[in-house]
Amino acid sequence: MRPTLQRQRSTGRVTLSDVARIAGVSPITVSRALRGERSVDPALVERVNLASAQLGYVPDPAARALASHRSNHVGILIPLLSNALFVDLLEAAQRRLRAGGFQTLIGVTHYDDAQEQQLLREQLLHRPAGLLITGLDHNAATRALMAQSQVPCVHMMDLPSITDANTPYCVGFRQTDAGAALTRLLLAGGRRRIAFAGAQLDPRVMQRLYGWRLALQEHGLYDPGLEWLNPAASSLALGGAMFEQILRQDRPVDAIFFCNDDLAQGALLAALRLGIPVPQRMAIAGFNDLTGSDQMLPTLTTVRTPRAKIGEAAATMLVSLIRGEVQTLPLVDLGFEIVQRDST
Amino acid sequence: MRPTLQRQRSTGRVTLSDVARIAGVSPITVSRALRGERSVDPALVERVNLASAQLGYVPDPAARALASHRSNHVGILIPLLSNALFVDLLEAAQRRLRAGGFQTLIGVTHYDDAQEQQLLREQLLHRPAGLLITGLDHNAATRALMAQSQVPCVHMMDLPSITDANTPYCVGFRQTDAGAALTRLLLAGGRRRIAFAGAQLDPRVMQRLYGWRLALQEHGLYDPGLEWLNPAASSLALGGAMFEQILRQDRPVDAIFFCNDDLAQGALLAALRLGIPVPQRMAIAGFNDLTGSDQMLPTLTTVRTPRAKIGEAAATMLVSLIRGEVQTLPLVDLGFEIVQRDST
DNA sequence: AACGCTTTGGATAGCGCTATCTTAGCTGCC
DNA sequence: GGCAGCTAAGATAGCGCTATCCAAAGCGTT
Repeated sequence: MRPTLQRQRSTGRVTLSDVARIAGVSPITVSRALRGERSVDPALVERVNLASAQLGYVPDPAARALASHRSNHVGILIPLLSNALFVDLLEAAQRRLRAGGFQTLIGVTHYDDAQEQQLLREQLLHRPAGLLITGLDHNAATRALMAQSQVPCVHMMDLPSITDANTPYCVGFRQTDAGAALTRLLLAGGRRRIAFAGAQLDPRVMQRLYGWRLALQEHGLYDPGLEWLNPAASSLALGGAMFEQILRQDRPVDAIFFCNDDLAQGALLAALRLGIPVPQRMAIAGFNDLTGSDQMLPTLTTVRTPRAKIGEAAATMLVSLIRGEVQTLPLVDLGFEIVQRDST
Repeated sequence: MRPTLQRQRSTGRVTLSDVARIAGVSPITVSRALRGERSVDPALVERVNLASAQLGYVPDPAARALASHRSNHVGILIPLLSNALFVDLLEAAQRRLRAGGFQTLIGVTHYDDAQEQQLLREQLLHRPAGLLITGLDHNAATRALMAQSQVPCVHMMDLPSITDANTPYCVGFRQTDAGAALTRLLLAGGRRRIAFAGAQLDPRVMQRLYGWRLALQEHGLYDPGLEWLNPAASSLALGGAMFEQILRQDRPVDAIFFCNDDLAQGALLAALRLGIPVPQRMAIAGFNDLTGSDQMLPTLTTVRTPRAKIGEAAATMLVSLIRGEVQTLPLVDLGFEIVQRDST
């Protein structure tokens, strides 16, 4: 008498072969039925789904990755976790990716090219199904890694100024336009000496700076002495310090456009401390509409950026790229919204 | 004539066998030499390392995971990303894990048991080498999943009140003690009607509440009417609202202990708005020493919690658990520090 | 009826590692 | 000197999937 039972699997795991045996088909058919990779007789699909549910089968991601050279991971690269902006981006993207069946690998680059490259390299080892990356400014080595890997990639936050056949997939808004729009609001409010206070000096901050310059130049009010740039990380304390620094200079200023809300919040607190009336003597505006900006005294005028929407839309775009669905446009501009409050 | 060349690998990847061929040893010896899993002749290790470097060999994590039933992933579960507290924890832990060669899988539970369970299930599919999880309060199903998986696990932030043979690995501090210590500081400052304002109401907030109760009871000053609890998420806006609510009640209060700094910051801003002098008419204290607390007007008295240290120490402990190194103590208490500033 | 073409299921052969067993070589010991 | 008892290297056999090739069946065309 031949043994009727298969040798027990050593691991006790329910495998695809187990499902195949119960469903009375071959393992490869189970694989195809579950992935929908090729047309399979609906009756067979039904049987496979039944057997799979009955056994509580769950595919092993490592085995899939090994056999197919693609994992269900998606790598996300962001500059910082200490800026709420990126946290919102991340959380929205992750939610969407999880719904699509992807695990996210998060890398925090700290605005450092070498770290970014190293993180990307580590993520690529896992043969990710896709990549989400912040910004468009990456050094040659990083870009080469991405190109070489052939992994679909969507860039977040930034949009390229010119578009051609090689335009990468991007979801964001026009930072330059937002910077100009906020500056024009200050101009419309009668301000004439509008300073720009920037920290971190990443490419997006620089674009806001260009927008500010453009708007001032339109009115013949541009003066290089109005630019205050500090490469240190953005923070409330730095905002306060920059505010005091700008006050101390000889030629007076009647408004300050801070490149990020935390700087502006710090400036508002410093103004309270110093007894400088905002907006009467000095208008203050920020960028991003972060938590607390609507609670400050006075409440902060700022630009609301659609970061959660960007994270979600970028993830959605990436998922459809991974699935090979047709993309109509590689660029999605989600715009921005000026939020006028009491500080201007 | 026999073919002298091996059939080319279809994928073009440098594999362990390639290294073995160059080093003149068997593949399994390469595997052992690189992992240091068993004693291998130092001369062979040298040759293997040389060959490996020469070819630029990097092990494939998917193949490793499939063969060994363990990946180089570590799952981290935290309640929120919108609270800077957890971001600090996460970033410190991730840095340490990356240095140890682990990839982190981050799950955000939103304080929801069902989500936590689902996230854990998804992470366990990847057969993680270890788990870092926030808090000690998990429902039976979650605990069963963790136990069943046999994956080493370290809990962060909380310490159990009683310890026995089954004490889990924990790194944190005593929330109750911190709550009591801050309350005693307020008492020492002459405050007699000290309210506790709590949001979110997760187990750690409740422990701070118990600490506050204990300290007041010691002085016979406890009054249930001083407890203000709101299950909503902590935020500046909620802090302001709770502050106004507490002011509106009949029996006056001379101090408020907010369970988190963002609530306290919101209260300070509300006090400014309402013209209520802090600390003269009302002392205000927070918890966690978050960004901005030292910038407020007045600066905020709070409890500095060692969250980055906790993340790092928990990750370090987990790595040594994974490597099977002996643990002396399952509990690590990293303490806390009272930061007295101008708001009390 | 013979032919190509498409569709669908299955057999086969790995993906790139490691667990496990086996064997060769070396000690120590009576 | 022979044998247990050890160590270090290798052979073997998967881990649990999917890519790829193959064969059979169906179908329209001439």
